[in-house]
Amino acid sequence: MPAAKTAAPSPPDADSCKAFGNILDRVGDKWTVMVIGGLADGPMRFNALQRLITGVSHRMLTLTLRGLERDGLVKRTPFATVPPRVDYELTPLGHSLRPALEQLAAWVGTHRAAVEEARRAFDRQ
Amino acid sequence: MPAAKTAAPSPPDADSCKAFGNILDRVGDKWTVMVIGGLADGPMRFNALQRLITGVSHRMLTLTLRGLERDGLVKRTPFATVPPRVDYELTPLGHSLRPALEQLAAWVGTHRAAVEEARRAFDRQ
DNA sequence: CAGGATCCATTGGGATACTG
DNA sequence: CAGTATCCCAATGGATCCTG
Repeated sequence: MPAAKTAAPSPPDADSCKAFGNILDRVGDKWTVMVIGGLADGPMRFNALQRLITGVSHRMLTLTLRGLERDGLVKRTPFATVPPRVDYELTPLGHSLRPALEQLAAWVGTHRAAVEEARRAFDRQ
Repeated sequence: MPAAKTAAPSPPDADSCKAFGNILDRVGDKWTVMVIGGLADGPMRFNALQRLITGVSHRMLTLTLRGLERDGLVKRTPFATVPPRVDYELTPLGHSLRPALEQLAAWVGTHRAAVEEARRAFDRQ
């Protein structure tokens, strides 16, 4: 997704398009959505998240959380105990994203069957 | 986030989680979002779309449109003219997805600066 | 013009092992 | 427990050439 170096053509959105895709790549990422969903109701520890999110690997969860932290959507709080413990929670910015994601989730819930049916129909021929 | 509601580790979401991620992978994909945005106001031809969506390659646009067609979100209409012409347009199902995507787009518009600032702050240390 | 098909570099992401 | 590092294969996606 390293966006194009396309010479700047005229359209006014050439560059907002890039910025847009940039943010969207983070925000629309599968694990990102899952993590934000998981943190919706409050802080969670790393392992709790991993157990909650079926199928995420240790590595991917780490990377996803790093990305979210970098983007200011998630706050990381390490405790100096032993064994170590780290809590993750949504920042206000992270919370502000929830309605949009929930609407998306609702759409999937409502139309998932239709999509799956369309796929079957399409594949049948 | 299968159940996105409660952090309660309810067991039975292993598989809805997968289905969910499945649809989300299509729907949250960068080019998919762009294409739906491009088709929001009516049918468009292949090349028009490619010109509109900065940075998409011929191949990726083809694949994205195929995927959307398969999922029943986009309707493909070939004309038997020469040179050939193909129109793409959103189906009702495709249109039903717009509000959700527009809300996401609105979020990006509103918070893009904040995210970029967060990134700079994070990278600075 | 639309869209296969092929080639190929790059990346993503799982598995595993190690550290504080 | 949380996080890092390494290995390594599979998928991704751009470039290019070919067809109706």
